[in-house]
Amino acid sequence: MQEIAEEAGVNKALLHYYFRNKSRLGEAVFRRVATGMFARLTAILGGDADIEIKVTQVVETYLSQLSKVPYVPGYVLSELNQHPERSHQLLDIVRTLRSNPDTPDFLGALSKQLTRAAREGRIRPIAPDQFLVNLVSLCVFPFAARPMICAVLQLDDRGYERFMKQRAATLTQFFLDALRP
Amino acid sequence: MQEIAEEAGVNKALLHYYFRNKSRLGEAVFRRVATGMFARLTAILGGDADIEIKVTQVVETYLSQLSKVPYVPGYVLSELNQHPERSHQLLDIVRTLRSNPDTPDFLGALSKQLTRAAREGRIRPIAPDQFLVNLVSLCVFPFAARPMICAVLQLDDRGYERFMKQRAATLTQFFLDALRP
DNA sequence: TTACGTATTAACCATCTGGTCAAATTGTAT
DNA sequence: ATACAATTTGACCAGATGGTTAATACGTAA
Repeated sequence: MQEIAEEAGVNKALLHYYFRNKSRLGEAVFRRVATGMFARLTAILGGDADIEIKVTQVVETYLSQLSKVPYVPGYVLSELNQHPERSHQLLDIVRTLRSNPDTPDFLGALSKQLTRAAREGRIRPIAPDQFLVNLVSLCVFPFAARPMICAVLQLDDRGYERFMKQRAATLTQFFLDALRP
Repeated sequence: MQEIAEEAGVNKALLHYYFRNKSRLGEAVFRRVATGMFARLTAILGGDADIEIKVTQVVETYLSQLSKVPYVPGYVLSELNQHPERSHQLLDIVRTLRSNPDTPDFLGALSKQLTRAAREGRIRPIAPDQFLVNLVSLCVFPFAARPMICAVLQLDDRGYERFMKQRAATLTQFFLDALRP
C-alpha cells in the first residue's frame, strides 16, 4: 500500500479511504484490467461477421491491443492462479459483459455459426469451446509467456519484437488453415 | 517461511540452514519445477522422429503430464512475470538441458526438419519459432488459464475435465491440419 | 463569513515476516 | 565412551506491512 501510494503521489491513508482495504483495491484493479481484456473479444465473437472475418479481427485486435499493455495477460493469469476469489469476480465480469452491450450470448452465436459453416463444408467441424480456447491461446500465451519464449528461443528484446511482428503476419493464416475442410 | 516449514513438518530455522534465505529457496523450487516442464519437450523435439510424430508426442505428453501437476504452468508463468531474475535462471536451465542429455540443438534440428518437409511438399512452410510457440501455446495455456476458461465457458470442475478430455482427442489433428499443404 | 461535507494527511499501532544465534540433539568414525 | 561434525530447534530481533484515527485542508452552497 505504501508503495502504491507513493507511486500515485498520495498518502497511504487515502487509499484506505477510497478502497477500504488492500484486497478491495486489488479487486478494483483486476476488474478494470480484466474487463478491458475481454470486452473486445466478446464484442467481436458475438457479432454477425463471417467466421473468417472474426478470426482475423480477433487476432489483429488482440495482438495490437496487447502490444500496448503487454503486462496484462501475465497479470490476469497470475492473479487468477494466486487468488481463487478472482474466479468469482471474473465470472461476474463475464456476466456483466454478456448482458450490458449488444452481445447477448456470444458463445451460442459462435456455436451456431460454426456448425452451419461446417454443414456447408466451408470449414471442418470443431467444438466452439475448442475453437475459442485455441484462438485465445495462440493470441494471449505469447504475451503471458514472453520471458519463457525469450529464454527458450534465446531472443533479446528486439528479437522478441521481430518474433511478434512475424506472428501478426502469419497467425491468422495458420488458424484458418487448421479450419480448412 | 513459517508456513512452508509447518507444511514440511520442520522448524523454520532449518529452511534457512539449507537454503540460506527465502529467495534461494524460491529459486530452488523454480529450478526443479521448470526443469520438469521443459525436459520432455526438448527431448521430443530434439529427437529424429517425423514431424507429425513429434507433434503427436508433444501434445500427448504435455496434456497427460500436466494433468498430473496442473498447477505447474500457472506457477511458472506467475513466477516469471513477477520475478525478473527468474528469466536468467530459466535461460540457465535451458542451457543445461541443451548440453546435458542427447538433445544438443533441438531448435536447429527442428528448423532443418521443417524446411525439408516443406520443400518436399509434406507441410506448409512455417518458421520454427512460430511452430514451437503455436504448439506450446495450445498445450500449456489451457492449464495456466483454467480459471479463465471455466469462467468464460461457464464450466464447473467436471465440465473442465470433459473439455480437456475432448481437447486431448482433437488437438493433434487440429495442429496437423494447420500444417497440411 | 459561516457551515458542512469531502478530501487528505501525519502519527500511531498490532501483527506478520524474514532472518539470526546459541544451544541441544543426532549421527558416526575412532 | 569420546570427540567431532552435521542436523534441528526455541527464542529472539528488526523491519516491513496493513490498517486506524484524530486532526487538518479544501471546496462550495447559503
